[in-house]
Amino acid sequence: MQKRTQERHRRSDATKAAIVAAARERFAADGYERATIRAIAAQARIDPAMVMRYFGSKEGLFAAAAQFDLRMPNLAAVPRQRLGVALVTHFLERWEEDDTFMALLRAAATNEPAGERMRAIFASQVAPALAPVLGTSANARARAGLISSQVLGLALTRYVLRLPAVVALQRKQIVEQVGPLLQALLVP
Amino acid sequence: MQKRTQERHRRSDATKAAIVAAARERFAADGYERATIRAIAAQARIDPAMVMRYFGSKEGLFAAAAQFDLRMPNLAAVPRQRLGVALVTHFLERWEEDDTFMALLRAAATNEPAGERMRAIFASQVAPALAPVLGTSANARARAGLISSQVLGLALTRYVLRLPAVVALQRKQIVEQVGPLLQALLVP
DNA sequence: TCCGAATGTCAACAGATGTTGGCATCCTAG
DNA sequence: CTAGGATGCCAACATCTGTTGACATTCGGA
Repeated sequence: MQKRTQERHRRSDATKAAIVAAARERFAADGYERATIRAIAAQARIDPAMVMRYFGSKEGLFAAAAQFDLRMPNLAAVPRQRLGVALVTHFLERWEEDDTFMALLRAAATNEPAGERMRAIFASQVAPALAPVLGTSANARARAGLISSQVLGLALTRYVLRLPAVVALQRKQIVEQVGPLLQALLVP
Repeated sequence: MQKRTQERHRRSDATKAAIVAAARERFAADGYERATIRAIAAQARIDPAMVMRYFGSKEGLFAAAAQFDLRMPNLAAVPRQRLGVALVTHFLERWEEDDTFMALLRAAATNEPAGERMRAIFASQVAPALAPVLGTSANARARAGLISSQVLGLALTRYVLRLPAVVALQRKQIVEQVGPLLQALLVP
């Protein structure tokens, strides 16, 4: 057996993972303040004190649970004509894979650290990925912002507010309709 | 002097108004759960018990404070070419007039009754206003949904998440860039 | 096998929150 | 002028929240 200090599976890793998974679900469903540590612990079938031991505080737990990688594709490798469609498709898929993003979005509406995390994701993941396409023109930043606005509006109305008219849309419909709009912002 | 029962100003009307105004500010800034009755009462310079007397409960207060009329213009009277621009302009103005809408949006992310209210506004104000333009075609509902998605995305990123790239935009820039996108959804 | 660390449970605390009832004060109708 | 309702404040309640510390149990290396 290997030494612990050299990255062997600890038994607590499973517990931590269970807590994080439960946290994501609760945060995604209830938002930051209504997702209580007790509820999260109950769903993970452990004691609330464990959460404190492993994550220090509720905010620490959220920080761990809200780590999210958008896995932005390399847009330079996408045919110019299909950039818009590719973008919407990617976001829809990535969001529905797990509920980390929904947890982040719901929490960001009322919790400042969560909002900060959201802004960080824009700055460190979205903007750099769009840069090769938007170039360094004066309004590149503006267009990147509007693309995010568009895309987050979709997430908000479909998964958070659940506007029936948006929920009813098929994925294909969204791609067909929103794709060209993003395209117009990407390649004017 | 007139009888009270026949709609003369009661002294409590001023108090109620002060409470509602303070409630809107707190709900807009903090969301539903973090906006406490005590904080609202303190801002209105009255006792928390007054809130209960006049609005019954926190949810009752929110229901009163979150009443919002988008004052949608008659789009049939707008030149076809300018529909998109007219829409963005109207929303931007209406949002920034008072913070009722921000209170609603923030709260709707984590509070179910607030979400329901949001859906009701879509159904009773947005959809009917768009109907004369979108007609009754099969995908009219879909396009109405996507218009809302677009517009709410703007409100979310600019006022709630405060993405720097979106906050930095001038009103004119937004109108010029988003107007044509809405136009494409309104008159394909 | 045995000891110390890791893991987990339990009970409790302090503070905040929505809410309630009692009591003082003000205004106004009769 | 005066009684009764409207208006307001105060103190308290039950509950929930994040958080803490003490204690039990389990595990792994010597």
